[in-house]
Amino acid sequence: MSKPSLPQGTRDFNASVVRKRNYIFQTIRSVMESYGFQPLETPAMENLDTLMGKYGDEGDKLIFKILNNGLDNPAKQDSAKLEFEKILSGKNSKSLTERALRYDLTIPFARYVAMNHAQLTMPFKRYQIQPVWRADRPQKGRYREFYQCDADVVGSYSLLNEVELSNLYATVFKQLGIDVTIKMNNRKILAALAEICGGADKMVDITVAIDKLDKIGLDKVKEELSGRGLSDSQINTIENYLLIDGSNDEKIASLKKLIGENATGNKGIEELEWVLNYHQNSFVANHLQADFTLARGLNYYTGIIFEVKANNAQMGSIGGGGRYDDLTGTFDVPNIPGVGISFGVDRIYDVMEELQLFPAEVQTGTKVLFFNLGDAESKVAYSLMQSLRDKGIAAELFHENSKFDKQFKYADKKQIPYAVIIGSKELLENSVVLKNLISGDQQSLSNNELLSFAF
RNA sequence: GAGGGCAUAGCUCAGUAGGUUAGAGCGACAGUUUGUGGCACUGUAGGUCGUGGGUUCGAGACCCAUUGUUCUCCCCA
Repeated sequence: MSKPSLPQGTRDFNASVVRKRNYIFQTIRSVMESYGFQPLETPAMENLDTLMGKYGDEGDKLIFKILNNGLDNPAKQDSAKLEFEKILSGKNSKSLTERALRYDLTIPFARYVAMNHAQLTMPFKRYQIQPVWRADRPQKGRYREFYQCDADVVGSYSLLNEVELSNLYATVFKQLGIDVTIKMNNRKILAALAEICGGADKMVDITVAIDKLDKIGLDKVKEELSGRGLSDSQINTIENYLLIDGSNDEKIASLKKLIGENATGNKGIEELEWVLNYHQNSFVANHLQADFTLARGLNYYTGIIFEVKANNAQMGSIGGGGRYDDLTGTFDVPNIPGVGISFGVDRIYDVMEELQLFPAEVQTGTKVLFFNLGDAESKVAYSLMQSLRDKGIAAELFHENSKFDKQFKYADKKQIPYAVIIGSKELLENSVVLKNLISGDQQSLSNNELLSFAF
């Protein structure tokens, strides 16, 4: 047996990391629950048919496929070989791979809604926190297995959903202690820009280019637009659009001038203003920023789009989302619109680590270590320990009668803050020595006093 | 899908122009006379230098291949 190792792009999480991650998950979960979202979990694997063709050509390649079982059945060997030829020529073969690992949470959710829409109470609000898998080449901050954390409302056109979701973002990050800017734009505004610049068919080219603005800068975006066949005057219009600056009100005023009479554009602006105004007297308003350079790569968005950035950290977006018209059309259930957001848990973790935002109490595991100083002594210790455990206090009894030295070192390494020492003397007196391992102070307590001690 | 870097003890790494028995720190374990830890000191264990070829009198070092890993681009979270 060679050295054990992890599959590429996967990670083990040790106790300390799991505790911190759970802190993030629990914060998000509790806020989502308080907004009336319901949990949903779907299987790690889906039928390949469910996933193929939903993520574009690039995405399809990154789906982890699962090899069918039983291919070594001698009766099937000839057909298996034949089918394998298909795979080699880039096609899929249902008789070789019928299933695949979940690539994101949105398509499984859409599949779920398509299967159950008749039973669901609309609007249906669900949240989902589960791992997804991609056969991507891993690099910094990108893994083959990672968690997504989504909340969606489907079956409603109301902008109140956008208001709630932006509020949800602001609440979660406030609770986590991360100062954020929630950027908002509207795909209708981008659509209007495309119409003004010579045609709705240019919409995808324009949004893909604009989406890169942060990364590559204005000049490169102009180059890219030119490469995609836009004229100088069209690019000039887009440049003017991208340069719009100022407060939210000032930006909207400038945009209105640029958009003019365009109906789609004005609808987009109106929606944006509606959401912004709704938050007017709330703490959310301080975090909301109209940002017309926000595009989002995904093309299924049709209305308001979001992206969240941490203000005090060098980090890309830590959340994003938006409105889409037709979640389940691909599963032959039309007319179910929705709006959703997602949290980038790994990045949130990195930001919180960088800014040291994890509360210290997230780390504590065992609170009390009972020393083991012999059979009779440890029996008393064991029963006292169980009483503490019943009260919800995490406690351990050292596994064998060892020297003090060893038992102290164990407590030290596990960062256990209290030691309870019961030796022959204490055994006779029905008492214990309780030692605070951080301060070094110790006191003698009766057994009953120990049980009512405030750890 | 395209292109770089790295691979030596459990971990982090050093190994100078190829030259005897491959090193350090941390960690682990044991001890410094068994009821008070973190420190310090002493000692012990642990490596066929990722794998397979090649060059050479001689390879951890140079060349080729292979596997793993990491980073960048594409794309995305």
